[in-house]
Amino acid sequence: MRDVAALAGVSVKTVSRVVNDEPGVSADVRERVEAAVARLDYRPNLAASNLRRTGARTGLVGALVQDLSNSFSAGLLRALEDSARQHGTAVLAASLDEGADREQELVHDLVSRRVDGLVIMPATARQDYLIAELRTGTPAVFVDRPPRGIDVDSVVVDNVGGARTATEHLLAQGHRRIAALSDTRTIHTASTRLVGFAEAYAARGLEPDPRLVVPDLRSSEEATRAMHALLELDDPPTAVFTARNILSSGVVRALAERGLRRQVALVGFDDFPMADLLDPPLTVMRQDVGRVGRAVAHMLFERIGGDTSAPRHVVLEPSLVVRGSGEIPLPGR
Amino acid sequence: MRDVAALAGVSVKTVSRVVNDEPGVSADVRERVEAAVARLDYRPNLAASNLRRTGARTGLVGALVQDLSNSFSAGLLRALEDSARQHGTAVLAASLDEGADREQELVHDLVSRRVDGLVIMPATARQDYLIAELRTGTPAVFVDRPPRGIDVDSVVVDNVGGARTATEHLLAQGHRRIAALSDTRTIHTASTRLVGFAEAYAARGLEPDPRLVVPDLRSSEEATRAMHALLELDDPPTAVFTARNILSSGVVRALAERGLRRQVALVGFDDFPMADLLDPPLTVMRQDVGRVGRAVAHMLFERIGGDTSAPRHVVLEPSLVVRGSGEIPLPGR
DNA sequence: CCGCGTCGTGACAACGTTGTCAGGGACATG
DNA sequence: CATGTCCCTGACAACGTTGTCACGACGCGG
Repeated sequence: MRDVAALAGVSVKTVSRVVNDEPGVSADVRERVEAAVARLDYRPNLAASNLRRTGARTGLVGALVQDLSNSFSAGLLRALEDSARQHGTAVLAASLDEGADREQELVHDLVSRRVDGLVIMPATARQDYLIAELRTGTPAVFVDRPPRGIDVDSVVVDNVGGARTATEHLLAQGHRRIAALSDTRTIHTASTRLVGFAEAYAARGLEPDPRLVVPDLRSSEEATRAMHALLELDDPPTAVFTARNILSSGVVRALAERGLRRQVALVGFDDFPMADLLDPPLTVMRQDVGRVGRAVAHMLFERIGGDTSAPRHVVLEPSLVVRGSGEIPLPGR
Repeated sequence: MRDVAALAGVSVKTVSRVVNDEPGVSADVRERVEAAVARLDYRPNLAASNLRRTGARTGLVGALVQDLSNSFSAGLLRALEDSARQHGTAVLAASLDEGADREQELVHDLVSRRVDGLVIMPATARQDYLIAELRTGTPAVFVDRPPRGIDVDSVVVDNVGGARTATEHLLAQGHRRIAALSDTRTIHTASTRLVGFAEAYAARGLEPDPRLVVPDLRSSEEATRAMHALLELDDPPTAVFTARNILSSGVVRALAERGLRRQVALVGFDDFPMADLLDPPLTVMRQDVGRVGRAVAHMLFERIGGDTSAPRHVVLEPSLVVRGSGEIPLPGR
């Protein structure tokens, strides 16, 4: 900046004025400065600028998601990115892989970087630690999982209702032995979806067979193994409810390996690309990631804009997408 | 920081020493400062710190990919993120959507933010504009598509060879009427893969039917429409080569709509999750995104570390993953 | 011709941090 | 006891920028 000023024969302050399009600079000077800027490839230092400007924004938001390469996280991030762009803001993205420690480290790091806001798909059981982190005034919005131990904005889908709908869909077709495969129970969405599963049975005065409920599956491979085990029971399930997209794929794989894809009904939570191209096409409870992402971005940027009203909790309804796999009838009917 | 110093009864410099774990602070003082830091929730201001430290890193790299929500971009980003974490670096991610203007804007923005390095999946035809941008010393690594008009590091897969292998795989089974569906020709990978397609024919002294070569398809839906049109020809293709994962899904959809999934052979470029669960499972040329991402990260961090040797261009070989869709025989054989 | 407002410009301080250097005390050495 | 060395600590300047204020030139009305 000093060099530019020297080359244009003006003071640094005047360069600053030109660069920031401030009024009160004669056309002649403005032109000289612009020429100097161009000639020297001058780039304003955003860090220094932010340092000086009182309470200026960094134009950065942090997004902590489960796994960038999972279609749910990736879709969410994409929607967030699109909204952020409209606010001249860039997105710092990181994967948590359900690591509670990583979540705390990353939040700490992002707050130190003075991000304008945080989007968190929490991996921790409780987020009390955030109280201290957010004291600086950084707003945060939770997504996919509600906050515990702290009251901040959140956008989640109705997991209980969604799981109930999915399960009821299978029950309505006569299935009574429905398996439920789910993620680690400490993950909120995993346990809530199992609640919905049980509720659907209860609504009909029935009870699920506890042997068919398999929680704590951490990968597609574990789901495949678990499904094989279930199919080897004396009284195997006639239908399956999977609580997450990677578990759905594991189950499809197990069914494929046994040639049972058209015999066992399946409804999965979470849609994913090409689910409609499977054979049979996969019936799913779809969360509209675009809508979730936009809702999150909307709330976040309102907060960044100065909204200090009470935290809001948005609950979106997932929708049943009927494609075929969930409509396989009970054998012998 | 001043407040911490006051509370601990020391100078700001001493606080700085404690915060940065510098030697030469008595245990007594260190303890007092740490207590004050904890009590006041003091966060060092990274921006100010970077400003003062001469030539310090921001611990930030920018990644400009085609589309965050596409499995190829997302997988790449994930691999980059994992490597970056080991270098204490966070990733700024953005989608280009093949927008040349967006690429230039974003590069400009990221350079102004003083990122330590850039990863670019270019959307522009030429990247001369980068010469000025990179004069500040920011290293860049290109991925998926080689640089034009500037010589910087790159990691690409052998697109010509991969397309040739895929096409030869179909030719070897007797197919002679193979359709080729591809992306916008200005995209390097799209045009190169068509070159490989033609080369495979040429190697056998044959020529592809130009009416079966359909470039400039920008979405899965366009691929579906194009495929329907091809199947309505008097002499329709007996096999298909698709140059990108979203085009593969479009073709599968068209085939499914006509009940031809087991009649028309298909080999796609780019693997994607659950390609093995389609019926028939999809035969693809797989690019190992993890390896690509790690190679990119490796080169980038060597540059950031001060490596000033001549730009390197890494070419990785994709591999044919035989699953079934590519092995459908020619009708009547 | 004087006083006053307006306009363009620059000097200076400050944002939060750290590199440099100097000062003062404790201790060892001659 | 004088001198030197080491250790701990703090004052100060500087990183690149912008907010504040003041200054001089100019034009206008009285």
